[in-house]
Amino acid sequence: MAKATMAPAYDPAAVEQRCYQYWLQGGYFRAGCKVDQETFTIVIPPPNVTGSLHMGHALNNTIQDVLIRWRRMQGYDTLWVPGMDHAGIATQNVVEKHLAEEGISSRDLGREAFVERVWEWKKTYHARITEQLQRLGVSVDWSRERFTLDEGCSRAVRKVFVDLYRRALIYRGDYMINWCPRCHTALSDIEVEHEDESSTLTHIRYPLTDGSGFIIVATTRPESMLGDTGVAVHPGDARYRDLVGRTVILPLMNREIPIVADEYVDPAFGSGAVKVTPAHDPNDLAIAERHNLELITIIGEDARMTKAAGAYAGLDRYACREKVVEDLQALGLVEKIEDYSHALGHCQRCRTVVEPLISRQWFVKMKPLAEPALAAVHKGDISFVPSRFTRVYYNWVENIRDWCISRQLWWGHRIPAWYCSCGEVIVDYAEPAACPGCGGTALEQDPDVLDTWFSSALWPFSTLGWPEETPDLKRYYPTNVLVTAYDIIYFWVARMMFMGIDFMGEVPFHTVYITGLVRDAQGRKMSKSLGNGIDPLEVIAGYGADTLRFTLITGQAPGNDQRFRQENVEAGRNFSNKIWNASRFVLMNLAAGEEAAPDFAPLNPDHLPSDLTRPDRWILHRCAETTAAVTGLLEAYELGEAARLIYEFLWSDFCDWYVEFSKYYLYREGEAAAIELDRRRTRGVLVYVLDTVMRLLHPFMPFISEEIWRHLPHRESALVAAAWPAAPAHLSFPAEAKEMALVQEVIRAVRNLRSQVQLPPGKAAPVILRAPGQASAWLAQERHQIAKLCFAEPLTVERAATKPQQALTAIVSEGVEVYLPLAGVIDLEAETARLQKELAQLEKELRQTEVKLNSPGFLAKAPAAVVAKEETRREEYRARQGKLRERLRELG
RNA sequence: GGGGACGUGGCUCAGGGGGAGAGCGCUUGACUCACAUUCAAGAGGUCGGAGGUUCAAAUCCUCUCGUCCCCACCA
Repeated sequence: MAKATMAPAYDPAAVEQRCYQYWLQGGYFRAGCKVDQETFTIVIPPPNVTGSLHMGHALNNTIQDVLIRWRRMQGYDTLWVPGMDHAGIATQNVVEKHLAEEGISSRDLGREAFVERVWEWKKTYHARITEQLQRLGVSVDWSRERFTLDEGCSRAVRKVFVDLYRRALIYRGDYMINWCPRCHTALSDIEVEHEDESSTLTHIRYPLTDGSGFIIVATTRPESMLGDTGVAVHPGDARYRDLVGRTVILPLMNREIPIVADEYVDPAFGSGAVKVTPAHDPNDLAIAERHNLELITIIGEDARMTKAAGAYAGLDRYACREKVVEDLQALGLVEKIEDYSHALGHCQRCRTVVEPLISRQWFVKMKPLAEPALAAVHKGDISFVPSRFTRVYYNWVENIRDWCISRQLWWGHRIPAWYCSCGEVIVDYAEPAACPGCGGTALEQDPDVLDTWFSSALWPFSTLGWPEETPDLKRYYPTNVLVTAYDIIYFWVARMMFMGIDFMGEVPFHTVYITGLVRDAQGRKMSKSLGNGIDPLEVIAGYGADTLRFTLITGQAPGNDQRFRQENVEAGRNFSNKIWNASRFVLMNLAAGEEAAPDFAPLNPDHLPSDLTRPDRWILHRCAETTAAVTGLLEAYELGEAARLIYEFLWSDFCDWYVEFSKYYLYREGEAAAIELDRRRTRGVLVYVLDTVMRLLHPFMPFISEEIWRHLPHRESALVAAAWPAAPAHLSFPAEAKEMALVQEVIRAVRNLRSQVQLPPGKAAPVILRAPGQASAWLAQERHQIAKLCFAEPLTVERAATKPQQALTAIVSEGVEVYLPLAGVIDLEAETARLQKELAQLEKELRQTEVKLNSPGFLAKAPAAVVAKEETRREEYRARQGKLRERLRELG
């Protein structure tokens, strides 16, 4: 399996497709193979079959994949259920638009033929989305894939509908609903999006019937006056007290309508009198119900005026508005027209202004379903990450209203209700043979379909086989975590909770991880109409799936929006390149010859070699530290932070330092047996660390890590199924970590001094280190590393080395003095100035520390560890101060 | 009218009670045997403003200014 040579650059395109097939063929994504293990389950938020996946999907699925891959490596029996949503209204709209381009109207086509066409569409986009998901690398269990409109899900929908109906939680009736005149269907409240629009407030004079004057009403919808059946004023409004109970003649219609008093009216707004149009405004309807006012429907489902609008019948609502105002003006009944801005409801899918209409629809009674779901969150059975979304959820659920679920569409779950000519309504799981009332067989099924979110609400259990008591349902419900963006908490998350708790008796998931939205580089929402969307597939094609995944994950903080920027993608690409080359370095050094297979096992952490060097112990320490931190961050759903830690460890610690340290042992010359020992040990550490990093990295960047893994010498067959690393306590070497920190500090100091005089790297220069006590021993032991990494030749490390006069100086930790003796090259004045500046800065910090340590409050109340740290800092500063002063004296 | 988020180096953003970080950009130097998709050194911020809590505030609280989002049937 392992190969010695790796291409000089990582080519994602060559690796990814093959790698995904390798995982599929190995059956690694399939759940149920670890029957004795705890389960970890996620159901995918089913993408709509309307089109292709966007960046939000890429983020969302990457997060889920990270969690699933991580838990799988931890040994859980993981199940990630894939599937898609039929997306009723959205898909119907898209297909209709598509057909319209061919000159075909869905009405001409007829229901059956149209639905057939939508299934064809579904087939195409199902394949496309599947391809996209696979390209992204999702480790879903394809054998369990579901579709909201498949047989099982449909059975679940019917079961829930019928059962809720029988419990009187689903009812049918004539109520005011939101109607989209373009989609020609009812909508639920949350499918209506309110947007402020500039409009006008028209003040109209309604003549009193007795001819004694006018009452003025203000409206944003003058055309609706044609359906007015009353005028309302506030009962306490002195201006109108005498008018209550009298009548006005409705202009244009010449209908006599009453003036009523109602608390709803705000006397401070407009004229303080409201025209009442009960059939076209929910508030007016409420007023009408309180005062027994008539309902007159003057706007139809096509947003045109009905016959009841008399002379205006047939006019579009906006054309009618103009005409009504014109006619009123001609009659001298318009008092004034003011500019006015107010919120108008728009159809979520087509942006058309919705029309409130009274219509016969099906509804779900929500309160009884919502209460247990509210309690579940209060009790902590479900928690939101980040927790602030709990309040968003409460806010909606506490004020929940009944849900209009019927849609006048063709694409979706047909409502399981049949009507008999005798008036009987039959709601049942399957089509009834005959009417139980009259025995008639001429039954007609309700032509409407259900809101697409009705089936989505059942997703966590319908996908596991419900209503059958399947083994999957028993084993994997409830699921562990739901990952979704904040924009569908109401549409989906809350409703899943309602249905899950009600029908399963248990919450559908324990954690709801809320993501933000992926925006464009300017912070705008990515949208088709703006044309600013970035296709995830294009990024994958250009940079690889791992780069896309890493970019999205690191750009993300739970619940916060992120901007998708090209620069970040490039940073991700660079990281991929770094990973690849670090691995190449390790692999190249394992092989005995160019084509030979590597024969070095990684170091066994349970049997550490006794000759581990200080750099070895340091990198093992950092590796264990990183492993523990990454695991902790994943447990806290801090995926972005976890990925950043891996990045930092791999790039800064491993590549920038350890790989450089390792070169000394790999390439040094000397006695053969000793060299062989050095090399063997170093290779062991290199492989161990690389191996561990690949495991840590795998959930985030599965392709490149799997590909590198393929080249590593190991026994486990595939990284996807390898064990998540532990951070054993015996790999903790805090002392060596501290000692190496000093070595690094010294190297940095020398490099800094060299750059002061623009010494090019590679050009050797002498370095003298004066170090007290133990520090001197550590540095002496690492002299080869220091010499190599800062081109020190010769390097002197002594407790009391002779101080050179002509030298650049740096004072670092532990009282270590660093000298770069360069007789003749140094501008002593500049050097003195530089040191003085440094001293001034140091003394400033020293004073701050001393102020703290002189404060009785600090000494009495701060934790001992903090005080001790501050004391150490003071000693450190004082030591440096002394040495700097001394050096300045020497320089004169 | 409610609710929430954000305001941190030039840009985009992490972080979050004990002397601030990253990526990109910028300056300087290097084609050093894994990588120029790189390496090394550096400049750059009183963490929006005011007050409070605390021994200690960028971090918690209150107010304030500014940006944005969600919910809401004032015509």
